[in-house]
Amino acid sequence: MTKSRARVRAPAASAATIQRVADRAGVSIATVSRVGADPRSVSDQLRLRVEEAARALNYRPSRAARTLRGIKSQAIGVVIPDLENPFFTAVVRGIDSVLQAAGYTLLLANSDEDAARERNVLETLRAEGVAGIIFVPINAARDAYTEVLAPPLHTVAVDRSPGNLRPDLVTVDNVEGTHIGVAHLLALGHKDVALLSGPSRHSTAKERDRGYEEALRAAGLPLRPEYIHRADFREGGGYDGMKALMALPRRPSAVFVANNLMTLGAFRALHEARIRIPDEVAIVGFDDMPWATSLNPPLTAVSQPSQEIGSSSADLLLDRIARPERAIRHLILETKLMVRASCGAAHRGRAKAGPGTHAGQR
Amino acid sequence: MTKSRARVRAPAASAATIQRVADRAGVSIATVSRVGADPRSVSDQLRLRVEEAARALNYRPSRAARTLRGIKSQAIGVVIPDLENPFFTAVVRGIDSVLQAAGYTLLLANSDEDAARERNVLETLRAEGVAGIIFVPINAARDAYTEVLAPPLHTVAVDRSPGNLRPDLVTVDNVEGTHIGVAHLLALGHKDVALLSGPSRHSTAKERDRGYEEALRAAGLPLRPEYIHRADFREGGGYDGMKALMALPRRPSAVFVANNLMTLGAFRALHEARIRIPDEVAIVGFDDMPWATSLNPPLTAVSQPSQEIGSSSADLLLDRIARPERAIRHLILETKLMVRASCGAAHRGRAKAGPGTHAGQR
DNA sequence: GATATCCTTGATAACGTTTTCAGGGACGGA
DNA sequence: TCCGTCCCTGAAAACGTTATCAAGGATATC
Repeated sequence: MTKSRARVRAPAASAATIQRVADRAGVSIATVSRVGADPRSVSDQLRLRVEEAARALNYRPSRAARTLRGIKSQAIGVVIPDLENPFFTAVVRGIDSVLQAAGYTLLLANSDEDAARERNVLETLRAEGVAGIIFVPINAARDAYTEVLAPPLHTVAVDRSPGNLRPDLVTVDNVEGTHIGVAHLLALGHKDVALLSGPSRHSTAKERDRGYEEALRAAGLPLRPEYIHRADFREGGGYDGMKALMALPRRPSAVFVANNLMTLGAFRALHEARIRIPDEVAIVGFDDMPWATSLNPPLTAVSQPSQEIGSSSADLLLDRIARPERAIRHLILETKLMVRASCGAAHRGRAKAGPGTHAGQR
Repeated sequence: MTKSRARVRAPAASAATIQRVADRAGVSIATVSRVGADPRSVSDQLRLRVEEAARALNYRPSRAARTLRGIKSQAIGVVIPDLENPFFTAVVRGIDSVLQAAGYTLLLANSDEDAARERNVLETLRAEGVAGIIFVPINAARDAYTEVLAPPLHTVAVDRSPGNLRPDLVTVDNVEGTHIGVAHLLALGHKDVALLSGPSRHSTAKERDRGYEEALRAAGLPLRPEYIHRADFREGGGYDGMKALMALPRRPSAVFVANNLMTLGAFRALHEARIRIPDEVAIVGFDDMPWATSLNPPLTAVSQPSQEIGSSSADLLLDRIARPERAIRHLILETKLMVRASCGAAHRGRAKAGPGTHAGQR
């Protein structure tokens, strides 16, 4: 399969170079470069000639050549594991807002919860010469990131803590958030509360497990292993998981679903089976979504400050780029419980909010 | 075995270069390069030494230098106007699936429905040296894209047709889709059907307007200007728009909402005002979403084949990269009406589907 | 009027690759 | 033993920039 035609250089569409501009303007390439860098440093006459030539040729300096000369790109790479998860896109919006204001451009890539793909996109981003990377780690192997994210590159992790690497990190208090959500169900009188959780390799899943266990223990209730169902944090997983839970001999009267997509799947399973929410099963989900009030019934959810998670991580990255020697920071943000109808607390209406935000050094 | 120490190179964090690897392995840079390109062309002894050195130094060739030498990047840029719109993210997933299979990496950027930002991200992507671009045009000025997307770069437009440029294009049959949706409401006996539409600068909004008008005309119904409300294709726009429509002296008995996010907003407005769907107002939306069945009530929607839109556009781009001289193509995909409860057609259940797909040359 | 200073410009060396070209050693055949 | 091949290797050019350096003319100072 031969393909390159190399030889016959078409004079047509090839991109304009600094040399071509210089020729057309009748000056040296140095002068052209100067016009781009500091226009006042060249005489009006030549400057005008150069500008006109550049415009005529639609010239734009080769990024590759500039990178080679050591000029840093104004792009920041962001990697998330699922583009169709509204939580992650909200985080990206938060990142974008501060990057935009700082004059950076955001380049987004999708790791698709797949270690090999993650490695690939990180590699691409680094190769592309971005000024820094914000990513939601897939975790995986112990030495997963040591090479790809090696030092000249600045990195911030979001939402989950990466296996071995210890970069700046922004997460949410998952234990606390889950604890409050489950405790809310217990306070409503439920004794048989199940947990629809995620893959145990994710730190978030493990922490939410812990919040569930703590809440049960605090209420003096037994932990029933069959009440913990593990799925994949996706819509299909929630669907299957809820079906499995509903098929249990001792069917739970309430379920805490550990992630937004799975909550949607769980709803679908329940609607299909015509099981009424919250009368037959009460539901509380982790992670709120904009249309939660339009669901049937409106969803009670532990809300994460997704935009703020994003903007904070961007702040952290920008700060690290500016001052690489700073100590590593771990920022932990608080969640809020949004009480609506799916938990069975018939319209108390107001949200029960945790306090603001606190940061800690690890 | 003495090895030249050349210069006292700072052992610090700076990235490894081919020269450093060559020094460490005691070979020339040409040999190092060859090991990367065609390992069999160098003797086992040297190859092993080079590989060892490269590994030890965590060496990876500078993408910038390779680009300068004319090696094409394996990245494709994709630009969408709203990262939080599930339709666009589904399109991206479709694109990703074929790009992934073809060995490309996808770099995503968000234009945020803003012409200046769009220009900026397109500029960045082009500068970054991507092999091609797939984008959802913001449109705007007449000569918007002529410079940024100039010839050496291959381009495919999706969903909307760009102002002046005529690249390969993948859209949906918006006129037909809207026509069918509105006709469905009319067939259910509604006489006062309003349209919640988008900004008229978008070709999609204009086409959906046309579908609405055609359906009304075909039924011999009058066009009431006050029944066409124009918003911004976002959740807030749908919310405000629906409130405005409900405040009309002659309140419509049905509303066709021209976009998914606005449908969500419309639902929210209706729920807040405790207006019952479909009893008081019937709703049909353009663009389906995965959780449409979990909404209250389940949403009747004109479904676009979003993933296929994405995969087709990626196919088009790959094909154009391979054969730049092909004629420009415009691919038009068909929509399907998914009948659920929000239109008031009490659970007929089955979908009324249009035929497959057809492509045409323009 | 001579010397010092300033300003504008061009030539050129890097930056890190890939690729072409040529050199040299090993090996085979005569 | 000598010559022709073949294989492996290194030197060097090129890619498009930016930054440094030096040159030259104009202007200022005495």
